[in-house]
Amino acid sequence: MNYQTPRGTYDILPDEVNRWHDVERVIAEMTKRYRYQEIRTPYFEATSVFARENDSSDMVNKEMYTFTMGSDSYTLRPEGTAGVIRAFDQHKLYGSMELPARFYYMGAMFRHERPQKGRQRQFTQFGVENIGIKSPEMDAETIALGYDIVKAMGISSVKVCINTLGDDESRAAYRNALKEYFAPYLDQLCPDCHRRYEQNPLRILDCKVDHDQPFMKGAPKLSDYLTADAKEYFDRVLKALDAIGIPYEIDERLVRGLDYYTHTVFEVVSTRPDSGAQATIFGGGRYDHFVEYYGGPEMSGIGFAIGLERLISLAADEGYPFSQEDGLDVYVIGLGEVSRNVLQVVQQLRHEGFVAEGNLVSRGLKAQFKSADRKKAKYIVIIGEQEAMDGTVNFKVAGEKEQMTLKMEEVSAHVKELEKK
RNA sequence: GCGGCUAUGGUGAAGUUGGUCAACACACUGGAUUGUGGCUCCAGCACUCAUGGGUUCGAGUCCCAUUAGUCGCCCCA
Repeated sequence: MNYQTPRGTYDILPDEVNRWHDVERVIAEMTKRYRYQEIRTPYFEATSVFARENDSSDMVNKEMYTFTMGSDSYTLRPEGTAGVIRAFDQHKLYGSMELPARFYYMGAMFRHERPQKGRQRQFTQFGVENIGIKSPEMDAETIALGYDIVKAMGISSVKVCINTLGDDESRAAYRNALKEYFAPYLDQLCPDCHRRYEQNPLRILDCKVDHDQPFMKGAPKLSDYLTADAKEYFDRVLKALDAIGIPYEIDERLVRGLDYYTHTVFEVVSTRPDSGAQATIFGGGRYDHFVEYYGGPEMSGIGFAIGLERLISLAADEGYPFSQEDGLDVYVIGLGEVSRNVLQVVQQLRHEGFVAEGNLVSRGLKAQFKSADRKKAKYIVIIGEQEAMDGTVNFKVAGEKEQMTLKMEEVSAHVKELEKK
């Protein structure tokens, strides 16, 4: 009674685990088509892997599970990209792999947030990183993979939001323009925005608190500060999306939570009214300097992450036909002191590849038939004390009245015969 | 980190202005059918109402705290 899962964590019980298997199957198929390879990195890393200098995001600053062992500080991973890039650099994969290197990962992430619909403290992400080649078409291709997975899960009420943060030059120019613009209004901004003003003024724009302030409307737009190159890059991304039939909306407010993004950023959100406040299914973007950060060469990459709990929940809302538990081939009923015979018959069947289960305790006949029905057994074997002495069993097809007597050792051969038809 | 709502058996849930039984349904177990099921009928199944305090002659029903769930803010997947 007093033992329970920690806040924001949950158990996946046997009758829901099939949903996870279904999603994992879809992901395995899609990543195969797109030629991504799985990579598995540790669930915790040195804290410095995640706590990057000058990072203003809440995720890094106040939501990490950090602990100390001896003099070392570790952190449960709050996201997947950092670990993958760290591994890419540590093993110098940029030298041994053909580029672009295409990785995918799947597993638990940990963020200390207040739980609510679609948000847990331990949650599962599937994500990809595509490293080493920078091309607008590749940005589109990456979005397409996530989009395909969402569609394959039967989720149709979605919209793709996309924006560009431009290159370094664009960002620097815009950053200065923003600081200049907001300087006179500084005392009217919320406390969070004061921090943002210093660390990452772009984020002031999507602040919900200050969203309605009159001076927000007049703020400079990033699109006005993009260099010609950055603008052209973004145009090509959009044209590529058009070419492969992915609808999108340009959202100039979209800046994303991680500070490492450059150029393209995107988010796919559910448009269902019941999806709650956490409607983002997946999000990601391009990063130009992340590979260098961990000691690798100058190399650009792009990736995204999908929240699988949200994906499954939305798929269920849209009526995705998750697979059901498989039935039994044979259920073996035992009456009296015949458990040993029951076990022998069950093992014989299992070794022939059938799904079999038997009653190994003293129970009433009716209850055992009920079990057989509930487990959706196709065939039923009944062993009473007389049969046990004779080395025989009664065999019947579930739902039919007739039954026949078989020798114990003939059961699996008989089932095999019936299954052929 | 902040705010709203909620907390009764294995499950879904009734519980009036605080005053003798904590309904009902499903599930489960047993029986009618002393060895043949999925229907029906009968019986059993919460010394207790998340936990800990308090108010009262008396609390599942009122108050406080804690814990958890849920929704929203923030943030994000």
